[in-house]
Amino acid sequence: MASPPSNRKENTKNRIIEAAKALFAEQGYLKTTIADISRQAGLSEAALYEYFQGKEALLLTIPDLWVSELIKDLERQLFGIKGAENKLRKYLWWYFRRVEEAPLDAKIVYLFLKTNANFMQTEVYSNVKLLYAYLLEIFEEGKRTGEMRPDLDPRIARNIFIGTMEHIITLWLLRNRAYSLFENLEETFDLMMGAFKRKPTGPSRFQ
Amino acid sequence: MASPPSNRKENTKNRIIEAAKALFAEQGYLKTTIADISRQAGLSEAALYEYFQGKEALLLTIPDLWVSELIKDLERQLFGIKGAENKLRKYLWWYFRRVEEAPLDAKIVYLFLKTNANFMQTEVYSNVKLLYAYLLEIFEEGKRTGEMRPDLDPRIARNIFIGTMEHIITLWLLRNRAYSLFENLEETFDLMMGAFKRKPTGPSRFQ
DNA sequence: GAAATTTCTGAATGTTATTCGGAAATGTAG
DNA sequence: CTACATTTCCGAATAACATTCAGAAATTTC
Repeated sequence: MASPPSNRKENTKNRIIEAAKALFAEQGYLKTTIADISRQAGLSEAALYEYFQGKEALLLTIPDLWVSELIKDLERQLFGIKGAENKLRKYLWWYFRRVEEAPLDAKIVYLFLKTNANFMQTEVYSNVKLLYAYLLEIFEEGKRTGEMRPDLDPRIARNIFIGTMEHIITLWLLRNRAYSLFENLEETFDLMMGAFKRKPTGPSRFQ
Repeated sequence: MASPPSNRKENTKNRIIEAAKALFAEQGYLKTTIADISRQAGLSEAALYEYFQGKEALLLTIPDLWVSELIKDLERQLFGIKGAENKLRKYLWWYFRRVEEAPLDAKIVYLFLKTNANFMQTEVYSNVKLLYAYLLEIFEEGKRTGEMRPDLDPRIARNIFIGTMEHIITLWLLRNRAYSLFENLEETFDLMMGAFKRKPTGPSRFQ
């Protein structure tokens, strides 16, 4: 019963998800009908309800899968990287690359999810929190090792970091990804780091 | 015909807007029905269509009014303030205060608007752009006067500034405004400014 | 106070999401 | 291969909405 998740079933489910993802991302949640999705997936509207509880559950499934995957990947990516700044850099480049590779998922997460009245209660949200909690740890490490300013508040630094990230991504999505997400990324990163890093006490001053 | 916008009509229109604002902000756009809105406003569903083309037009009217008002106020607020840092500080505090005063409008702008497939084509969007264009000018002024780093890219600085602002506001809205928006604002501002401002060349170095 | 205009309403209409009853397809066991 | 059980599917209801329509009530105009 639980063991072999019959390939047939899995396949159909995936077809539905892919169809929904494309349509939601293209026309928005409201303008996409169940009829649209089931037609694109090649089955009847009624059949779709064998796989998902309803339209909203279907919407939530998409980012749920994506973010779960991200969580699994994140630790692996950061493993073995030394230093808070290097970790932050890796985090940013890694995340942007994942967004560029899965723009439909990103669009649903960034443009449609927050709309949802009970977004805060979803599985997705708690996974997003995990993704962001990692940043807190990195800033704390940076303070401990002296790489970051001793008076840095990790939550504030995280707000700046995430806020900037999300803003760049949202703009890019709203503008239909007409340019590369990585444009000016180096400069943006350096500018933020300038705020976080400990000021090098010039060799001669203060001693 | 165009001159006296009969008070009766204006009043009803406002009642509808207030009802819609409260309901959208509380239950979200999807779960709010025209029946809900018209009941709360004290008229029939059909009558509502005398005032608005439809549900979506009604949604867009709300931020449209709010953002237009902000635009009108912004210049007045910044008038007479000297220096880029002082202007940025005023901008941030002014904007947060306006958000705190009109959290329902803010919620609609931040959580429901971007969902809209043709948000980019709306009046609201071009007004939001105006609001943000102001920041560019301020950063440019800062560079000219030497208050900001000479190598600062104003668009990047603006991304960081707006991204941080929007992130703090969005979190606050999603958490039902359970705390003050101004918590840690001073520290956040200072941290960002640290990135933007020109490094003070210590009195003795370089001469 | 009658005619014109504005503002309103109850009853259609049309679109969608969702459910229901059972048919077709697939799998299982003898 | 055949009978039976299970899975997967569909066409036809049902129900919840947004929106429109035809005309009634209220208000304004002259």
